[in-house]
Amino acid sequence: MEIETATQAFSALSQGARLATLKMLIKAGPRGASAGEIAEAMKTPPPTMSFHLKELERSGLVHARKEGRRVIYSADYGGVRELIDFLLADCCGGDRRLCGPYVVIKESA
Amino acid sequence: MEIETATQAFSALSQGARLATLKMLIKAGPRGASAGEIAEAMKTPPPTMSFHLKELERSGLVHARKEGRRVIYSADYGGVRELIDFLLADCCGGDRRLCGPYVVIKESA
DNA sequence: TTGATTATTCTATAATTATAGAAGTATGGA
DNA sequence: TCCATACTTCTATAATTATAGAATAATCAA
Repeated sequence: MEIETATQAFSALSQGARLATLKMLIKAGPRGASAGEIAEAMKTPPPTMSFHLKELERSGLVHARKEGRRVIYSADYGGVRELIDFLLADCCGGDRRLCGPYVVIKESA
Repeated sequence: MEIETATQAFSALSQGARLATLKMLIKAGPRGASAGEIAEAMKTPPPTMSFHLKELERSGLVHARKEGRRVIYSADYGGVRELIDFLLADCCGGDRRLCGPYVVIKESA
């Protein structure tokens, strides 16, 4: 993962509403939630939430799909995992003081 | 980890110079590096670097100690690990789609 | 003590990000 | 075709963050 991609993702998570949104969407699973549901859950006006959702999407952490007249957002598991991988591998370089409690099982290619 | 602590840490990592600094300090190990060495390595003027280092320290990702007239910064392994834990546990809730490739070995209490 | 070194704080300015009302764009139903 | 719904984009403003020179503080060495 490029360092610029990583900073962009961290930037997306540096805001309470966005971090809470990602958490909510991970809990929601692949079914996701509509922009309106999210805005209501976050007690945030639609235009503000739309801004935040776009930020999360731009960072590759969530995915948007259109269903009728609503836009359904769901967590982008690949993107989130890439970020975790970046922290554990690229950034921390597999340092045992950091990765010690985690065992990385390489998936068969 | 409080959500506010997490957003603060993500904010610290949302800036290229700071993310690169943390990476450098993790590589450097417990010996760390002085503010001047870091500023030079990052090709950043001392006041700007000082600002960034303070930000990293405030977020609990690095630690500062004074040695003579220089200030030595080193990675705060505990802080970094807490952030990784937050992503894997608090945020992702141990979701297998995210944590799948990692096995968390609980340390004996 | 004087001067050089190392780093931080002060300050001002530039740049970016957040907020949310108003306006605009689909979509679906009566 | 109209109207309501569901969002997004436009726009303006507020708030925060980044940058770096100038000034200041602390340490060491001659």
